[in-house]
Amino acid sequence: MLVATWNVNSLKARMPRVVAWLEEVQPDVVCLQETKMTDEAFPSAELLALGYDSVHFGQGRWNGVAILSRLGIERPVVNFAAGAPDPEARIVTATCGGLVVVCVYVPNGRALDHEHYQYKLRWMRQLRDHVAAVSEPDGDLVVAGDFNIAPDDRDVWDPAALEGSTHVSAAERQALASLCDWGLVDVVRAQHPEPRIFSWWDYRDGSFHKGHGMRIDLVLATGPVASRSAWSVVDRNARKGEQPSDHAPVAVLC
DNA sequence: ATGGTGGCCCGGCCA
Repeated sequence: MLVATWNVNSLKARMPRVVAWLEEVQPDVVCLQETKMTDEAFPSAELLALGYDSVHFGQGRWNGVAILSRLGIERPVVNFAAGAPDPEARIVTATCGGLVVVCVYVPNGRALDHEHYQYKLRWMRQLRDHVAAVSEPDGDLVVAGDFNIAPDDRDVWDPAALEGSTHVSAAERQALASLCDWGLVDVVRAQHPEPRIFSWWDYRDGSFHKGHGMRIDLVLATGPVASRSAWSVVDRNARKGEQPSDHAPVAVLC
């Protein structure tokens, strides 16, 4: 099955691009982040007409996550399955064709000395508890989404320029490593060891054209799923053209 | 490089 993740930066603004991409790529499961809409505004009927069942967790102006599936949506879980609920709409889980799919929009962190950075680190710890609550390391599970963490220096355009910034700090990378230690593999990285594979480019300053990006959108899979996967891609074409998101979709065949 | 662009919804926040 083809499983993808895409931070769309407003589903309202991006719906034409999303529909075109679904029709072209025909993914089986898609995790969306930053829908930036309420559940009432979510275009479930339009997606169903394209063959996709969906579950959305939104709060309106900010955040918002969804899972689209043409293999069914079973056992949907909105918010964390363990511990206190997140006040923001950043995680949704469902079983699609036997695969447990966790769609995440990890907090940005803003700055190393900002309270939001501590929220991000706490959030990553709670994500590990969530994953342990909905599966086991030998189960069929993916955690896909915008992690707002570049796993290592291969994943940023200029490590020196980002010294002291969020997304690359040791604590954030350790939090991601700790999640993976539970039993998850970064599928794209496992299949593509080369540097400078990016999934996000700032809208500002022509970053995309300059190759100034980061790989922060990840598909993490349990061992059985990762073993079955022989192909994955970051679809840079979706970052081009009219009104793109600042993120490209990441797709994994598994 | 302390700006720049784009989305929210129309002044400032967030990424």
